[in-house]
Amino acid sequence: MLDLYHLHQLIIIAEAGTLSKAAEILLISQPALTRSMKKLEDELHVQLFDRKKNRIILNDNGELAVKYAKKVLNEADNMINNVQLYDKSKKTISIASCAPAPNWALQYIFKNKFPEMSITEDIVENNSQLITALKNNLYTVVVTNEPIDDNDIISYQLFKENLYISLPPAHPLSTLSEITFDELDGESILLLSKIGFWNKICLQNIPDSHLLTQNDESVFNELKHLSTLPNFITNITIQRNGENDNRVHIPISDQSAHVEYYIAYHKKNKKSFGFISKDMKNFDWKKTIHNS
Amino acid sequence: MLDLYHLHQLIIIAEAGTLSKAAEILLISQPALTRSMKKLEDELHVQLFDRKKNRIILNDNGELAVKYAKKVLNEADNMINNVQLYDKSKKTISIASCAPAPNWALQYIFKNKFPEMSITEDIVENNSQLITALKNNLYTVVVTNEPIDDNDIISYQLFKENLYISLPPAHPLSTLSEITFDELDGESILLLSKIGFWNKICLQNIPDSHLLTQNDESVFNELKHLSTLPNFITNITIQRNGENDNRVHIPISDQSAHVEYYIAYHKKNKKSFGFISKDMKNFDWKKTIHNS
DNA sequence: GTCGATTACGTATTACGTAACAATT
DNA sequence: AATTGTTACGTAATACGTAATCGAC
Repeated sequence: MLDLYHLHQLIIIAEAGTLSKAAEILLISQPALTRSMKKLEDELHVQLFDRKKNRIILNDNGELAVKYAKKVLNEADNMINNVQLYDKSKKTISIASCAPAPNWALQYIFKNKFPEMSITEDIVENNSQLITALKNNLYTVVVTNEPIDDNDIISYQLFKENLYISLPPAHPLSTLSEITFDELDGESILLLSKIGFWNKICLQNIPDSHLLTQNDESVFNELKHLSTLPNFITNITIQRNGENDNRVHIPISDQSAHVEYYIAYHKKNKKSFGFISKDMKNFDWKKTIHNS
Repeated sequence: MLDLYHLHQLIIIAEAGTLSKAAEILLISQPALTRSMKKLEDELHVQLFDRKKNRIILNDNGELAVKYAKKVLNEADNMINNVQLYDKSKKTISIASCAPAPNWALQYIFKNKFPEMSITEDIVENNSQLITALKNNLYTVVVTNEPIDDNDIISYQLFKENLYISLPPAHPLSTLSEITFDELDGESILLLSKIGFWNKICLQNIPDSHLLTQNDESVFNELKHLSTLPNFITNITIQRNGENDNRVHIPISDQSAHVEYYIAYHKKNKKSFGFISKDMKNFDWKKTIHNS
């Protein structure tokens, strides 16, 4: 039976040109390589090299064998990767959501319910991308901002999120009881990155605003306190991070500032994940803050 | 690095159901199998079995691994076969012809010109099959009964073959100086099998004849002498086997009883095979009889 | 003289089978 | 009691590196 290591050695020899160089690369001695290739030729019953006194050159058979060897090793790699991936997928809950808030909740909920599982989270803006990824088992659970109608998938509402603008009391707009995107457009606004579909909402509704995007959440929170720049908050982030006495929160009245999140997962997971809707009732968002 | 033998063992275990049965099939001890599978799991960093005290069962990972193992072993088999095939093809001249006579000649000619090569011969009735097979390098040289017009292929006439009927002098038709298929139709005729396109000629032109087909050429030749049955011969077989004093040879006058053979091979072989046309001139067919 | 490949040889690793054991049916 | 899988252990196969050899540049 072929030895995959011999095939690997063959490929390295083809690349290196000589046995000695290949042996250096492979961290073995030249004699060992000589013997390996003899063995391989024995196994195949085919001469792979033209041997001169102190030179060994791949012949036509050898060139062909190299091509096939790569295919075989590829297939073997493939096996390892896919089996490992499959194994890992069974030990991992992978979440993806169109916005960060659902991830905060689900991360916390799953971590407590399935402490032995590892949990990954992604943000994917597009709802249909989320669904196809769910169907392809790239994610265990996804969260969209519209209900999903699909025979294989369970989808129900998790919670609502409403957008506010947070302003310093001295800001000219701070006296309003509610506000529209149109009224905000043009303001410089502090923004957190990786906010999923909210990003598109901003670009569409306040195209003339200068958006100061910040990657790091803790830096973002510091800037919020230290600067007088307006920034977006929601009913969720207020519960999560608490109120800020130096700020005024003004609800945004546009339709697109009000979102409903829908969780979606395969029906086969109904029993395992059915508890989520109950856990989301009166959910304590403060728990979702990571203390680092 | 994976061990292909371990993959093979895994597959056998999946088929056999238990380690002990698999060990019997593989002609090794159970402990050896236990260790092999432990190694394989180590290599993959993945559990492949659910282990109970005296029972070992493939888990989901294992089932998946079996599928991939089959793919890997297939690829390895593929490598062996194709490399061996390629090697052999370089040491073999494979001939195919629409009738046996050209094979007799080419077999002899190649054997003398390239004594180190091994030579195979086939009979393929259909001309276009012959050409596609030649183009796919399944054959080195083919012989058709019509000239081939193709840019990559050299094709020229080798020789002609004319059909005769061989009759005992007492036969009612034996006085004719020439004869047609129509006149022959209905006669019982002794026939050699594996005669290529001649077979179709017979079926089309003497559909009412009873054809007594004989596989073995030497048996056929004996029957020819011992029986009084008519049998077909040609200008070639007469030269090859000599005349038979007890028989009358009457040429068949139909157009389809006269054939011209055309050899065809790749242009890249022009230099190696150019000599053939010369060798075929005044070819001594007696040489082509195999003395067994 | 240096470099590259092979051969010879002693050693270290590895892989195997037997035997003993544990647990299930 | 018979079957199945694992562990322990001594042995046999093997694969390796070092050293020596032979040619080529």
